[in-house]
Amino acid sequence: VTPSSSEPADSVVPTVARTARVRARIELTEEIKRVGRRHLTENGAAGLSLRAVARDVGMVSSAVYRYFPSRDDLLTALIIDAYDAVGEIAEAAEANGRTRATSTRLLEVCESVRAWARANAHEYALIYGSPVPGYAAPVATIEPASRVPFVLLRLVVEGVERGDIEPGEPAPLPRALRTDFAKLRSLAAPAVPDTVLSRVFALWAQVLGTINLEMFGHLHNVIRDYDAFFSAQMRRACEFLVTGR
Amino acid sequence: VTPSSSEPADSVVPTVARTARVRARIELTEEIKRVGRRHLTENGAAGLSLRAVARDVGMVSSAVYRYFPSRDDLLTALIIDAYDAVGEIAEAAEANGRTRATSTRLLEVCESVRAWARANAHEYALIYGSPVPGYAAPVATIEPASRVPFVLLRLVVEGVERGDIEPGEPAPLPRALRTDFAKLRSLAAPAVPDTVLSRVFALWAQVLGTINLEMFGHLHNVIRDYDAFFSAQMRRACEFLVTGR
DNA sequence: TGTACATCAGTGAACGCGCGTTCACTGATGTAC
DNA sequence: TGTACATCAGTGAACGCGCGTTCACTGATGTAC
Repeated sequence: VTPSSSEPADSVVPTVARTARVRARIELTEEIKRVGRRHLTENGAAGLSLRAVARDVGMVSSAVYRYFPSRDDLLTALIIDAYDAVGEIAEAAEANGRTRATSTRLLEVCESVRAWARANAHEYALIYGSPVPGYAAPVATIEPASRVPFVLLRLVVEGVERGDIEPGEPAPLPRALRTDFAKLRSLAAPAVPDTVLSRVFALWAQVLGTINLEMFGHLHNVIRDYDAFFSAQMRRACEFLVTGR
Repeated sequence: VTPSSSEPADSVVPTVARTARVRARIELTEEIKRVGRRHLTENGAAGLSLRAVARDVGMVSSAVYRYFPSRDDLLTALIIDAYDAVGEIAEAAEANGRTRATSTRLLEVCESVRAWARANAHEYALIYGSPVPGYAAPVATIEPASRVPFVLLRLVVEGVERGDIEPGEPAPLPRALRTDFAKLRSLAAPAVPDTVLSRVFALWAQVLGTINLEMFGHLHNVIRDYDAFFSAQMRRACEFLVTGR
């Protein structure tokens, strides 16, 4: 086994030489993010503090600047990680049920998103709750942010191909909207009619809306069994997406 | 015109005597909230600071404590005001269209909520975004928080009475959920079947979900005409609530 | 394999800032006789 | 109507705290010859 076997052949610097310091760096970067994530839970995004994180990692606060050039960069890293985490979970759910019906597969994706949200409430709030004031999300967050919606779109594209999804009766749409849908179609949803695209947005909005209602306390004293509630609501929503009624 | 004409007859203390100081108090309380609301816009709920508010009101920071016993009490007041503001707007929309079809009236309520949300983004985030970390909403917020959902429920109750709303095919629901729905029915939605209650939650979730998608930036570079998008989505959602398909 | 130099991680002190809340006080406004 | 007292609004200083970020530094790790 040559040391360069897992590296591109044109890599000049040998991997072994890099390891010791580089490895420590990678591990500490992870450790900082891990602690940051924990602090998010307790204080929310606005309360995320480099000094507090440094303290918990066991470093002096200025040392963290070797890893993240500013507080906002740490926040960005946590946001990207969160998007990637739900994205991965949703993609796993997508891969799971290749043989099942489209509406079942959609339902499983919705459930997986909710399960992740409940297990990582703070990170969920970070990416799908109110934006952090004074923080502007950089472009690097766009791609990870689109992973879950793309899962839904792929399932729908497949469903349309298989004839699993009924287009339903088209309603007249304003031109601007038809253009947006056309762009989306050419980008990620070939052959999916406007009616169905509209229903995908409806489903996605309802997923996030229902999770928000539940997690942000708006169902207190109204619904007791959140699991049953979410499942029932989503079952119907996915059915609607597929059948158009 | 006697001074007591606008007061209950059994009010012992004459109203005139109260005015000077009491009026100043009322006005300053309002002024503090007004400034607080403005600060919310710039710094978000977590960044709302009594000191900064005091500065802008033109008081020394400790003086604010004559009006609000703590920062969290100011926050609570702002939250209640926000709920009351959307509540009022939704109720106005409800009152507007007495003669129109149920789905039209529902649509108008949805549009009114979104209009308020766009005009008061920070307050919207305060009540429907992620909860403020370390802040627990007191019971006094519950009633104002329920005003908008109750508007939707009233419209639906009326729609059912008039035969405007089709129950659709009942799906089997877990017992816990049927109990929750039954409680809600006996409280605020007589004669509204489970199928329709479920659709009310679906609509409400979709309203908030769609507004969140729009306002928290998740539709960037995907949808350009947010007005058209929201209207189209909600038109379909309200139709679904009414017809069940 | 050994040495001289360069790179990098982490330290500790400091700057300048803002926060919530308390407290003893002054002076204005309201009340009772 | 006038006076003595009570209530209340607002002041200014203080307590104790935490924050992000910079900077000159020490000492360990890595590199080139």
